[in-house]
Amino acid sequence: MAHPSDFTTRGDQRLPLHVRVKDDLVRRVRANEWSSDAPLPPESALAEQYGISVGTLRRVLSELSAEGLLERHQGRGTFVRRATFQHSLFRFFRMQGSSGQTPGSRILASDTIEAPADIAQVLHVGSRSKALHMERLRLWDDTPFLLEDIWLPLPWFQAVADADPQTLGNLLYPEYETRVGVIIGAATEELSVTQATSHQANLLNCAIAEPLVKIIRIARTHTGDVAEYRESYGLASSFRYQVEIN
Amino acid sequence: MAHPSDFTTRGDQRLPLHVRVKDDLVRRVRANEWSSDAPLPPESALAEQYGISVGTLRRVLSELSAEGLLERHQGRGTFVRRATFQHSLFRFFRMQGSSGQTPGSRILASDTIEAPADIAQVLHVGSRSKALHMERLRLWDDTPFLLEDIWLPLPWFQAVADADPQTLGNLLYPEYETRVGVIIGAATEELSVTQATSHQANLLNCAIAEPLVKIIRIARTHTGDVAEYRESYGLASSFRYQVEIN
DNA sequence: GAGTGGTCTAGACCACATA
DNA sequence: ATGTGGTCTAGACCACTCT
Repeated sequence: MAHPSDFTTRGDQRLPLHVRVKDDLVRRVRANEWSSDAPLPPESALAEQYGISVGTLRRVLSELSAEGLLERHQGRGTFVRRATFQHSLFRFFRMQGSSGQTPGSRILASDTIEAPADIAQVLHVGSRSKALHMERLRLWDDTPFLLEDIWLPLPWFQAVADADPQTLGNLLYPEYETRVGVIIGAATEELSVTQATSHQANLLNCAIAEPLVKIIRIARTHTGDVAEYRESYGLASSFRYQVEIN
Repeated sequence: MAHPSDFTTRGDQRLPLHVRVKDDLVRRVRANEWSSDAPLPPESALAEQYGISVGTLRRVLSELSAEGLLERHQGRGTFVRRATFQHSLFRFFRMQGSSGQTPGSRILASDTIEAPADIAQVLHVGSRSKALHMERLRLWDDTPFLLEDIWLPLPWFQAVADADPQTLGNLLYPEYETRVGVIIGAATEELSVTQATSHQANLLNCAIAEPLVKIIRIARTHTGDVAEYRESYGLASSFRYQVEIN
C-alpha cells in the first residue's frame, strides 16, 4: 500500500520522473509512513525502490528539504520535519517586556456544532456537517491579550474533540500532530481592525468599541488541505506584527 | 574586473565551489553586468569561464532562479529578474470596490536632510550623512487613503533626488531600478496601530486621534543592503492586509 | 537547423555522525 | 569502521525557441 511498487502506474506518465517521485514521497510522508524520530531510508535504498538514479532522487529530497517538508542532516539521515510553528507562525503579538516565552491559554468553551456557512465552506465540510468550535483566551502573566475563535473540521479532528480541554497544551499545533497526525505546513492570515463587542470587551478587559486587531488565519497541511480556521482578536494598542516578504 | 578570471583568488578557498560561484554571480548581477533584456551567457560558456562542470553551474543557476534573482526559460536563456513588486509587495490595502489597479500618488515633499538617528542607522548612512526624504499621499480616485514617509540613502540614490518629483511614476521600485540600478528583492514589514496626528488627520481627511495602521517597511536588495526605509499610515477602518506563511 | 535550458544517469570522492 | 548525506564531474538525450 505505502510501498511504491505501483508507483509507475500512478500519475500522469508524461510527467518528469522527479515530479512523480516527489508527489509520491509527499503522499507517503502525509500518510505518516515515517515518524519524525526515525530517518527515511537512505538515498540509495529509496532510489532503488523507485527504480531511478540516486542523482534524480537527491534532487527530489533537496527540493522537499528546501520546501520545509523534510530535514536532511549529513551523516544522520533524512527526517520528516516536525511542526515548528512556535517560530514561524507565532511571531506576532510580542507584548512589551515579555520575551520569547509562549503565552498561557485558557479554553473557555469547546463545542461540536454546525459551523456558519462561510466557515463550513472554508473547512470543506458539508453544510450540515459538524465542526469543533473552541473559544480560547491567551494571557501573559494572567493578563488576557488575545481572544481566539477556532474551528476544526469533523470527523477529521474527532480526537481533539474527545480530549479533555484541560489536557490540551498551550500550543495547539503539536496537539494536532500527536492526536490527529496533522502537520500544519502553511497558513494565510488576513488582518483588519474592528471594534470590541461587549463580550470581547469583557474578556479582554477593555472598553466596548475599543479598536481591536482581527486576524483570520486559515491553516493548511503540506498538501493544501484546510485543517483549521481561526479568528483572533487583540487589543490594537499592544499590537505588533512582523512579516518578511521575499 | 567583472570577468571572473580572478575568481579563484576570491572568497574562502575552503568553501564549496557552488557557493563561491553563486556569490560571484550575485556580485556580477548586482554590478549590472547584464541588463534584464539580454540573456546571460549559456550554461556551457559560464561553466567554462569558472572552470567548473556544467552540472555544478546548473545547480547554482537553479538556486538563483528559485530565489528569484534570475529567470530561466527553456530555449531562450537565463535572465536577470526584473522588480515585480506590484504583485508581491503591494498586496495590502485593497480598498473596497477597487480591483487590481495601482493607486494614484502625489508627492507632497522631497528634501535632502539629515535622517533621524534611528533611521540613519537602519539605512547604514553615517550619523551626519544626508538622506532623501519624501512624503507621499496615495489615492484611489482622488480619495486619499495612505500617507507615506520614505527615506532613501544618499549619495546612493542621488539620481532619484535629482529627478523632478512630478516625473516619478506611481510606483517607486521601477524608478529605483531604472535610475539607480537597484532591484528590491526582499522586505520586512512591521504593523502596529496608532492615532492620527493633526497633520495626518488633515491629509487623510479624518478626525484627530482616529486609529491608523502604521506599517514600517525596510526594503532590501537581493544582496541584503537596505535600500529604503518607509513608514506608511492608513485609516484602520479601511485596512486589510494579507500574508502567506510557509 | 542551431542553440538554449530540462531531464536523467553513473560514479568518484569528501565530510560528518555514530558506534 | 561503517553508513549517511554533500560535492563535483562527464555525458547522453529531450523539449523548447528562434530564424
